[in-house]
Amino acid sequence: MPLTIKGITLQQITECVWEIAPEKGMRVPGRVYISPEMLSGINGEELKQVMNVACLPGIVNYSLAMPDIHWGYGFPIGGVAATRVSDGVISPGGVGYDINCGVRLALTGLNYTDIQPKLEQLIKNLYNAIPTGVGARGAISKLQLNDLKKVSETGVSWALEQGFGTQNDKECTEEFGCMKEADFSAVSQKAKERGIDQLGTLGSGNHFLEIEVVREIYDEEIARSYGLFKGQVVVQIHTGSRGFGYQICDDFVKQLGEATKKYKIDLPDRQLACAPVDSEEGELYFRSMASAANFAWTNRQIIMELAKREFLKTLHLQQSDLRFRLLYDVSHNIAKIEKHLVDGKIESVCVHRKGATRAFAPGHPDLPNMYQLTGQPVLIPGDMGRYSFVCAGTQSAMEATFGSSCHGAGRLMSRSMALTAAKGRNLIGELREKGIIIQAKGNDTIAEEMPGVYKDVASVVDVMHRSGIIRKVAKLRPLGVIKG
DNA sequence: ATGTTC
Repeated sequence: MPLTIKGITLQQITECVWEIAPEKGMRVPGRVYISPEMLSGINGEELKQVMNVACLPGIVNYSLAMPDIHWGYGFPIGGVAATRVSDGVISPGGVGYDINCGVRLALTGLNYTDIQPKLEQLIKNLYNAIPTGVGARGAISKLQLNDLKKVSETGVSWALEQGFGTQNDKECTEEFGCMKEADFSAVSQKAKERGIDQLGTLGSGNHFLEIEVVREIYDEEIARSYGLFKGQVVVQIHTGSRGFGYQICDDFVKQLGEATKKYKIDLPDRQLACAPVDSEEGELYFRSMASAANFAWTNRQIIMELAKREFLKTLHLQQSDLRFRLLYDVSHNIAKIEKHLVDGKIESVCVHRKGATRAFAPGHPDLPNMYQLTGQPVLIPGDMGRYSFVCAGTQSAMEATFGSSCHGAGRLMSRSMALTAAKGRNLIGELREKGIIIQAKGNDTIAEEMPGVYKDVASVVDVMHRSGIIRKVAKLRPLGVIKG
């Protein structure tokens, strides 16, 4: 039975896949991955954005949305769109303001009972070691402009040269921690000024560092291969490219607005500002975006290394006892040139993932050897009071979603609604009763990010799992949180 | 998300 939301008709394809037929300028159908129950939370604005994206020149297969879809700048968050490199466009709105906002998960050899007595001290020390909040700066000694250039052009390799991490960290980072297309000379002076003292800082909003425990294993075989076991202490880091990436997005939203006119691209929404992938403007954006992506991977790398050092110091452990190791680092906001099947042919496309995670299948040539048999680890954070998930990419994802999955819970309540709902409540105390210790710069941030403002990430992940896009591997429960 | 409206 078709369903209509605000005049938009959705045809049910399978249990959790809904299609919007092409109309008024749409070049491809829209496809939304969502359960019938979750459709009640959809208001139509985000579906309109799925339809708008379907109008972009060169878009192939479908304009896709994951179950954590919600309204965003131009493109919906939770959106995936691929455009042909030969005659398609690239759009900053398809990546978002926090370029390469993403997540990494580091494993330890510890059981949660090993750290329980020192958890509070550990959180305190992590909070002191890692600058948090809007405008946070100065995690490491001041960078010279030439260092920032190396960060943005070589990514994680720069951090390794500085003694921040191991070769395994690079192996276990999407794109091996560096998009080679990055070009520092394409980045504005203003972005460079904002970025130069922000490396190794967490930022604000939904960004966090959490100490977590592996609570449940769903797939024993993949979990074993990933090195996950029940009761294990792990560290999850969620942050992005800070003011550096924000400024680059801001610069190019304006510049590509001009390019849209120059190339006479007809768009249903100005926020979809774009340029042909192979134009000078499109290429400048891509090279700048790649610079911000490399900054973000390096940022997470440095924060992880700072965290590792605090673990060693606070717990008085040797590296051989801590056995700290990066499982994987994924991007949630990025555009990549990849090869995918389009109309029965392998084609080079620009995959925009905005609030979506790459989820490559076993055997994909871009994965490191250690994940060739299992598929890529897909990291999906939930909220600070409940849980997060580790999943694995599948062949179905390659065929249906350009190798992509959901990226998180998705908001239920706006920031202002959250502040009202939190009035008079002792959120720190409520979390403590659940055994979760939080240290944050501002109480407002805790309120804006409290568990109830997010959907249950388990229901989001289940849609992807039931659709065969990813396989659930493990559930993680927070023990301690640091935030901006 | 963001020197949270150059």
